[in-house]
Amino acid sequence: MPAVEANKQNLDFKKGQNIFEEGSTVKGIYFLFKGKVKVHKRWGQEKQVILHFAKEEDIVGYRGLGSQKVYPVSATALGDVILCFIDIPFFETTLKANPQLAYTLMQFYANELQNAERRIGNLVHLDVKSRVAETLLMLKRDFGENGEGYINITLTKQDLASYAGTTYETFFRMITELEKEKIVRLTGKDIAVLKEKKLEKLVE
Amino acid sequence: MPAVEANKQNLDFKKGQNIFEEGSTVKGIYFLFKGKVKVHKRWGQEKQVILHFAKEEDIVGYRGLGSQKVYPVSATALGDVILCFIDIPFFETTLKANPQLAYTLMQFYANELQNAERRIGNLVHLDVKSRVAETLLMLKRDFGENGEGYINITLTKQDLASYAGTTYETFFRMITELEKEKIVRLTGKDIAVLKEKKLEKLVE
DNA sequence: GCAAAAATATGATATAAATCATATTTTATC
DNA sequence: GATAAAATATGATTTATATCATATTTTTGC
Repeated sequence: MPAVEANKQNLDFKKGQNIFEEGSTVKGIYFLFKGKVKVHKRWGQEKQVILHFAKEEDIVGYRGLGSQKVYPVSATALGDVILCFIDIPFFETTLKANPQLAYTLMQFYANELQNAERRIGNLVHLDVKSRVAETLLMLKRDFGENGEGYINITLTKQDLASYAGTTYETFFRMITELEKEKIVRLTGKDIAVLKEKKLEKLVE
Repeated sequence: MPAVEANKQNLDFKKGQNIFEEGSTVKGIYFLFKGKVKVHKRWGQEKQVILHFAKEEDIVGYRGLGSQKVYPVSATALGDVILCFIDIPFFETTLKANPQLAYTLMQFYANELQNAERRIGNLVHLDVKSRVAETLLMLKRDFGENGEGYINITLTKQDLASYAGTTYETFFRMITELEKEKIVRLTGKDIAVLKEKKLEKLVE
């Protein structure tokens, strides 16, 4: 945090704006002060996968810190966003001056790798309905819910589908089923998880 | 490497033996001196996904270095294996004494995360035949080929299928197709890539 | 506030790949 | 070296999910 303070260089983005683009050169990482961001990867011309939804106090851009300094993903603002840019030299210096931070960061990457590989397993072994369940549980866990029980993030069904690894149509059918079974409630773009246990059972 | 030398504590494993088990407590990481290892994750009772094939001079066990000190995967020897165990306290000390190493390790994790997330995209958007192609290209790249052009690793079709994220039967059909198209040659468990370009085209 | 674009909704159809079934061959074990 | 177990091989059947098609509603930009 002191590092972030010292290197304040705030940036503003509006809904839909691109924060960084897959394939472009990595110049640093971003600390998200305000708003939500989707991190996604293109496949061919029109297909994509959403890999992560980031919220306040999250870091974005760390996927680009591999040996090749090229972003493997894009980041797009889901609403108005304020973030702080930290360039690589500064980040590297901070990290080298602070071995404890470096070790914590390594643990963070190890956790991310575990998550990604758990998702690989889910894609291989779970059906779409279960992956929809998994998606909703993740969103509830990461973003929490408001007073009325709705998850604190507004996403299009297309984005939800792109995270679950399916098409819009199939996602829609599955979440409609969950609604009929009174496991979730849908009000426009808002989603409330009514029976978390049942979602967990789907995922196993 | 000096760290590894200093902490020599060699371990031997025979084919099929478990090096560490998913769910058990992480006590350190392993440096692979000799042999090949598969890193895999269980799904339910009988299903699994293979996440990585490690070879000489690779590290295994680093997936367990997250905040929760529990292995998210198992590692199994694919033949006779010799490895060196490095316990966490020693590893942590070395890392904190050596900021350059810590930064390199971070890059290593970032690369691994990129790989894992590329695989997520492949599972969502590529058909099985293309994923089989991707699997063969990865094996050729990581393990190289011998004088006769065969890839330097011997795996069962079931293990190959578990890496490609499909069933044995479908894997078999797909690799048989590739053989009929003279893109690969199969001789028992040995696989030779005859037309790398064609495999690459399948993956895009 | 209006036109255009994007998102939602849902039915019909096609198809890739899993599952099931079973025979044969190879490998491992006592 | 015999017997059990694992791996290979392949056909038939089922099923989940993508694709296509189209109408409606909501959101966005000027």
